[in-house]
Amino acid sequence: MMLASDTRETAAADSGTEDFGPRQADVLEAALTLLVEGGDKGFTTARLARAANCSKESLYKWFGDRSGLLAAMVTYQASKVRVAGSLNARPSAEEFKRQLTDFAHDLLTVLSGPTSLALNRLAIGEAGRTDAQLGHLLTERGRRAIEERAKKLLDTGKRAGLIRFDDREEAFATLYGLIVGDMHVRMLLGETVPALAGDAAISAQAARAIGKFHRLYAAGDDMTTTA
Amino acid sequence: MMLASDTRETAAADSGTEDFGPRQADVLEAALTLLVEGGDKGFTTARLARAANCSKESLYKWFGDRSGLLAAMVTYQASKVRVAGSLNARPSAEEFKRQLTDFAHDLLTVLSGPTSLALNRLAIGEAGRTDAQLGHLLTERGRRAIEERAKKLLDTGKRAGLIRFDDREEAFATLYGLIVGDMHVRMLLGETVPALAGDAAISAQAARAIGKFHRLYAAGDDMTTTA
DNA sequence: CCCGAACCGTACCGTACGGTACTTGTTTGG
DNA sequence: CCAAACAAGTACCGTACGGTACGGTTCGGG
Repeated sequence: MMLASDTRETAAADSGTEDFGPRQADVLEAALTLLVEGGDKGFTTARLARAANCSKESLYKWFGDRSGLLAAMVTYQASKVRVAGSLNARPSAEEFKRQLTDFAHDLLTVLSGPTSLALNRLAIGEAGRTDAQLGHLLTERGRRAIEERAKKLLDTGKRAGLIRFDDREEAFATLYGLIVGDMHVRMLLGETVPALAGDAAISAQAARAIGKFHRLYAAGDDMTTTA
Repeated sequence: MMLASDTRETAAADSGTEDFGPRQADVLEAALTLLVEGGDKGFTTARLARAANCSKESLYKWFGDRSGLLAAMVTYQASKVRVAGSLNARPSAEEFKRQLTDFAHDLLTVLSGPTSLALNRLAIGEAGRTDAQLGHLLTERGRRAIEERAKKLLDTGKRAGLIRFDDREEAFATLYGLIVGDMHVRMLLGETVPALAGDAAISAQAARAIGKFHRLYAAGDDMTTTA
């Protein structure tokens, strides 16, 4: 129910950052819960009003519109998953690999989370019409953070002489592809992916992916250490 | 719900053999067109009836239900993309690489096609509720073919001594991840992915992915050719 | 003590959808 | 040539949604 009222000041990162009073946060929390267990079909203003103990009129006063409400849900959820990886400017090889593996683990955990899946389903469903305003918002708010973290990680590895690449974009794309593969789409389609069932499986998948990435991008020739 | 036991005497109940008389095929074609340019929002029985010059009653008689109609659309579309790669039992290294690249090219072309995107969006939107019957159908009808072709390809390469792997599933997953990455989800979200804009870009992406795959799975030690 | 703002609960409106029923051609086979 | 089947077109029904309006209630400030 309540995550203790956020005393966040200076949350300003780049753009947007409306901080949603505590009442609105509660409503958005209820909205996400409703969306997770009902899909966009089960998510309606009347139901949300009942679930959040507020009136529909207030919903429209606060968020203006249904799409405004959805947008608010996206930014609200994105503001919750702000993760910060501990960075070491000059990591050892093992340390770096560990950081990469942690990144992969976090990425898989986030992507397989029910809230992420529900929001992505919603945005994808809406992407057919209205030119994907919500999809853009989702990629902007959700993916950007991940991409930033990964690229910082890659730069660190390159500076430390541990990995080698020319195109950082391409390296990131490869890393992402190796970690996630088609599992994201399969989960979005409702399948249960065995490689992501439980934390142990996720860790195994992360380790496998990072092993391959290392064999592709390692600066040295220690690629014989494959499991 | 029920598949009606009505006058339908064709035994196409279970799997495969979707013959769909020519009239039904036309209707399904119109349905796909409508879905592509309207999304699931713009796709309604009344609109389809008007677009296909048929009556709603006929729609319900032929497909039983809205979900039945959607399922028919999926299987119909799947029956159209039946691709057959020319297989060579004992290809040379270059020939094999070419086959892999062709596969990657075809995969990217199919995934970025508007019909595929629309159907995937539909199934994903429906996956929130109703336990993803349509999603399963889509993976079964659509992905299976691709997976079969790829695995046959991998086996061929292994038999020819060109690539080496223990787990075929894992090798396929890696191949898929290297080719597609997160571009599928991004397209589903409505983004325009530059790496897939036009056939030349797709070919370049395919070649890049297969290059990496080869560096990971080549049987020889020619992996020193890193760029 | 009162006033006004905020807000909950509910009722309401227009619309649009899925699904059904009926009427009117049009085919088809005996 | 006729009757039975089939299908187009339309009208219709129940429902459910997005969005709005209204009465009652709380709460903080003057």
